[in-house]
Amino acid sequence: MTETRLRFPPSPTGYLHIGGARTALYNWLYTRKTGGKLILRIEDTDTERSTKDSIDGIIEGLNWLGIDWDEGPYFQTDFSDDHRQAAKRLLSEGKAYQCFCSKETLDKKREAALAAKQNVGYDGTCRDLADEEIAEKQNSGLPSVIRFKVPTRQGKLGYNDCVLGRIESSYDEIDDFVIVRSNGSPLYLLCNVVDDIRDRISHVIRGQDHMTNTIKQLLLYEALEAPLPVFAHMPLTLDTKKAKISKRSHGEIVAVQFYRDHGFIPWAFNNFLVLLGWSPGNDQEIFEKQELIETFTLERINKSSSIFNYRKNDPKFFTDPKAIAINEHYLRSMKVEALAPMVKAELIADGLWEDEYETTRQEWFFSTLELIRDRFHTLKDFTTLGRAYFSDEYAVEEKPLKKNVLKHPGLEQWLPELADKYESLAEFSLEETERVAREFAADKDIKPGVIINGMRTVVTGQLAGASMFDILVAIGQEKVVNRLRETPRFYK
RNA sequence: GUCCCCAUCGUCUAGUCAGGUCCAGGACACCGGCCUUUCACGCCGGCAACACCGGUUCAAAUCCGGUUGGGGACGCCA
Repeated sequence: MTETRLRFPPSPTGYLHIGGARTALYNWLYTRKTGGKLILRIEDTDTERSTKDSIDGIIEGLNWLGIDWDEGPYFQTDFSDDHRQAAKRLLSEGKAYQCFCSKETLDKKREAALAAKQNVGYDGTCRDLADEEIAEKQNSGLPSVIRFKVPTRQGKLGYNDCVLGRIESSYDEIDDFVIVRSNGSPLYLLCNVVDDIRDRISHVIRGQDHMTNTIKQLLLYEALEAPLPVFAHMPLTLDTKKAKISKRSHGEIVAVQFYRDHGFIPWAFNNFLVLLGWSPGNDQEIFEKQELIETFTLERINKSSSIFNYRKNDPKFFTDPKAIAINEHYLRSMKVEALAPMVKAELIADGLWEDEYETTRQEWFFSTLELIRDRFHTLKDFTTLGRAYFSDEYAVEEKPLKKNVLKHPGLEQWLPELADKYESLAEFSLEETERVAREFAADKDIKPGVIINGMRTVVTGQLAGASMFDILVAIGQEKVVNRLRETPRFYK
């Protein structure tokens, strides 16, 4: 079998969104599975809307996801000679023709047709112009586009889609489509095919919104006498109202960058994305990278579209709950050694990083991550909920302050007293800190819980957390003593 | 308006091609319990779906037809 060659061809008209990322991911997975090559091709022929920022954003997004490519990025506009030549060839072989219909006329016709609930589509006005007519119009300076001349044939045109099965369409239902603009620049349908032929693309994995394009492109392959790639049309991702997700109507929540900025683990996000329209056929949902590459198949891509379950203004979930759940899973179960660099980046960003965390205090750093990550959802939580472990500047939440501290006036004296006892402890261990705390509670004739929960709030600022004595040991004797001593500040 | 695609719990889905083992399995979410100094994690349990109608068949989530619903496309966008 010859090498598989796939491509991801985004148009740089906005950031990378989850639909595009998923398409990239599927192409990447299949490429890696088959040991082929992935080509990144920026389809920038829409010069009006293409921007440099967008190109950077897409590449940044792919990099973050860990989706790498073997060739490119190629820029479609760099190959316009190829596209023009192909158009010229089709024209000279009588497989395309010049069309002089003005955009205005066409727009009017389309509108009228739509309003009258008639069929919309090119009516073929210029399809059979005589040579003299063409020359005449051209000489009079009329602008023209080039249209592909859909062969007049009986029967159907079709192909076998890896996902959908046999897809067919009657020839007479296909309109003559424009392949070159009046300004001479070739259009997507043509460019895309010419590039795929030149890049020797063997598999085209793209969204189902391209299905009708595929039918037209089949004709182009035939006219250009090139072999057909394998096509696989993946289901679209819709929003909860079943509308196609787009950057325009959904904003940043569908941007890959949003997930990077909200503390997602890149692979966890890939793992979430792959499940939106594909399953291995059993109950497995969590996949290591290599495992997913091996398990992934085109045939198991779903036919029906899936919904990105993001509910605006949801108080509990800032995005699809399943995405968060998968992120949590990785956050809690991955090796700390692998998690540490990600947390490091967050700490650096917040100015909380200490180089010792990588050297003399690495053991402490790892065990602390291990201790606190169980309750976290994203990487961001390490610098917010877990801030007290890395800094003395941490917020004390209102609710636990009232419930665990202010409700017990005695703590204003007790906690500083306990601080003295902790300070004199020779061994600040789990056993010792617990023994002292319990004896202290018994001594004051109060429930240990009062002391413990009060301490938790004062020392970490949080209502909840890990086992109290683990926390004390993690934060360390000196800091614990200081923080407990400052308890009276809350009563002012 | 025309063409194309799709249809299982709220969401992601398994099961459909090779009909019976499915009064439909898993995950997330939700609810309850256990654990516990707190909150989580974890564990245990619960709620919850074959869009509808007809046909074929001893037997249909599964095959066929229709209906309805949803989506996509119909650009001198990609």
